[in-house]
Amino acid sequence: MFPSTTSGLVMMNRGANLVENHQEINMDTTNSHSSFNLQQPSHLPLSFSPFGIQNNLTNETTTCTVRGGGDHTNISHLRPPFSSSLPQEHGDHDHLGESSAQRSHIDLWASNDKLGSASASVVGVERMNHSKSRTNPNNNSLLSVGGMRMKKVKARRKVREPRFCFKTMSEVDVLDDGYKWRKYGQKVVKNTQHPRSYYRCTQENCRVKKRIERLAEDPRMVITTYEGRHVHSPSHDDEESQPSSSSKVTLFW
DNA sequence: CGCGTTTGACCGGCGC
DNA sequence: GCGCCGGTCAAACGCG
Repeated sequence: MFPSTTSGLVMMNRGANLVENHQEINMDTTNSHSSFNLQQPSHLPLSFSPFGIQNNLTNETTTCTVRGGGDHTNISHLRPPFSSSLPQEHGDHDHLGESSAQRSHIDLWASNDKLGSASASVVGVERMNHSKSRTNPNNNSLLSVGGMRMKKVKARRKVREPRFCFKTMSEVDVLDDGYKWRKYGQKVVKNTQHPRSYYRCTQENCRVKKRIERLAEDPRMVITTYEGRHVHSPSHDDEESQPSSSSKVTLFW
């Protein structure tokens, strides 16, 4: 399902912005030893699971230290390794106008909003109208009657799992985040020319989902939206997913 | 044969 | 109430 991971690289712009629910955090990476802070709002019980930035507490500041130097900066303590699958052939990047192997860009934001709305908005997350998401526990397990097709109507979740979104400049849609995903749907959303793909974690009892779509304004940008939390480790072996000094996410600033 | 993808249909939320 | 739209389902299909 995943395209073969050829590099294990995540590449970011110099000075990439972390965006978390209307909050924009500038990442000053001018020094070889840089750091950025994530001020987590109290209403966001999120965990940056794809990157292993675990902070489910409120009003805490999670500091991620970026160490390394030069153009290749390693974030060695993030796990699991978050690796894109960028083609390594230089020619593949030519049409981008700039080599994505040299420059890429990730924005992060998060939300526990009701519905996903990974719209074309580059910065921030739309606050969905939560007041309308009334939870009705009795409205479950209905069967469609008289339809052309008898299908189980599962209790649709009225309350969404915490969501975690980020934007990546990549030629490949599906980023290798260490988990195994199964595609269960694809939809062309309005005002976009690129379809949105829906993936579910293949692990049993794990209900994590993710959506992948390309930014309308900039098709080079891939918006990945995670929903829910994994109840298991990445499918990779631990020693693979546990970054060591030699296996890690590499960032280009 | 098992697993993953594709794709059209269905369902529910939401705005008007 | 109606229609639009996003999200999900599941049969069909493809591939190893």
